[in-house]
Amino acid sequence: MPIIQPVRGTRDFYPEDMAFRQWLNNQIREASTQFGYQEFDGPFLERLELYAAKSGDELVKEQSYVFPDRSGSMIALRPELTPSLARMVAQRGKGLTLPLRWWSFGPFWRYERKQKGRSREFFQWNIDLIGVDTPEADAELVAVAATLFRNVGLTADMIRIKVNNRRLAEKQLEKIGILGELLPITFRLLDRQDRMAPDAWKSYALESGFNENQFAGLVKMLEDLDAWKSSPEMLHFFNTAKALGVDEYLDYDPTIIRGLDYYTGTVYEARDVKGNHRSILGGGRYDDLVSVVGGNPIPGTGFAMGDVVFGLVLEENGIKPDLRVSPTDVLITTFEEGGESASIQIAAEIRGAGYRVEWYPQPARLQRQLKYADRNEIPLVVIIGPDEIEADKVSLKDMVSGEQETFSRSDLLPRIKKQLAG
RNA sequence: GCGAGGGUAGUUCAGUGGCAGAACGCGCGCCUGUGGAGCGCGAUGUCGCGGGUUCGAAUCCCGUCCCUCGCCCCA
Repeated sequence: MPIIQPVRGTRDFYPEDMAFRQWLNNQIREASTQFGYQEFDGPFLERLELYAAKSGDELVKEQSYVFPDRSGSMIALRPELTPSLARMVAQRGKGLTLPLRWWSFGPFWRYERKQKGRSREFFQWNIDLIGVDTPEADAELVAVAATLFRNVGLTADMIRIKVNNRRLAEKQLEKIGILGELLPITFRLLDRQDRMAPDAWKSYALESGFNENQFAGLVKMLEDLDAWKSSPEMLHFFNTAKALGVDEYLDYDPTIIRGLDYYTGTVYEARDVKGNHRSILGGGRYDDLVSVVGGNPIPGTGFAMGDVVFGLVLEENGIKPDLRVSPTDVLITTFEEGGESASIQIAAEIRGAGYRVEWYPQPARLQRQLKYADRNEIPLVVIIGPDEIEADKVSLKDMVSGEQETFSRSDLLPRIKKQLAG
């Protein structure tokens, strides 16, 4: 019988993959809670209308998993968290004590073609600060991201957070006569600038409705890497980032705009410096979102980071952690001739003292049992075979040093305690 | 939705008309109760699936399914 195919774009988490996911979850929890953020989560299923509100046409119409439930309502597997967050905030309304610092790590789905760093089912870290409209709040979020990077060993020469501001960009564009209907086209154009050859980019601009003057103005605007200094908002942002000690990770980049429609102010994206430059994390300020889902207007700022690209970046930089899969502290060997009950008893005794203990679940040659312990990186093995049982003794082998000692069975627990304490 | 490359052992892949292979992994032995390193031996396959051409097909042709990469979009 052939193996039934998994659903396209889903991922299997074998123990080694699960170990990484759990490690990442722990790192994210650590960085988030260092800044006082509280963990929350939304449902995995939402009504489609929730996303229709503001997520952007592409994400809703092309990339959501949508299906009717038994009552005929159109349901989406959540493609992002921010609309659920906005809904949750709007529902509680004035019952909430602002500001809110909330974070989450969970699964999301997008119906798109699988490729490197992109699957249809992925995990995402979301973190938001709701109820504050200052650039200092934006800077804090960036600092949380930088803290995670630092904690896992991603330095500023491996990864950068590129920052821009939509209000600043709109003001700059207005000066060179780009406004109204040309604005979304320009945002799309800016977004593609680093992915296209200069000539192709120019033809694309002219085809999109730019005239030569506007294009020349745009090129000139992009060359001005000090433009942020004309924006009080950006000045505050960068000053705060410096005070938070994370400015080494930050660059002003006038081409960063972000695709989602709900961003209003500061926007940013983290990218790896040498690799494929795929976006690792993206976010910014959204001051109208809560009102869009029907609540009173509350400002917010936050970002999302996917697990897949993050893992790839760690790997490419040679800093993906080598994680142990087995939780076991001690393996108890098992031999025939009535030895099984002795093994099980010893396992229970050591487990009762608070250690993680497994017994080899069937009689087998010692060679095989030691190999099993070796492959699973189990640090201690208790050998209890016919020789030991007859003499009322046990042997304890340290798998790291290779040293082994035989002693009275009543000494076993203290010896294990001593070994595992070191 | 568009474009490119693939599918052969558990894994990564070589084989482009004539006996289905290598490396790693796995098993066994050297070592009768001692893992990792070394050496030796060994097992493992619907060559994605269906059809066609041929004396003969993993190899050529047609169809089909699946995977990967890129574009689009985005975490």
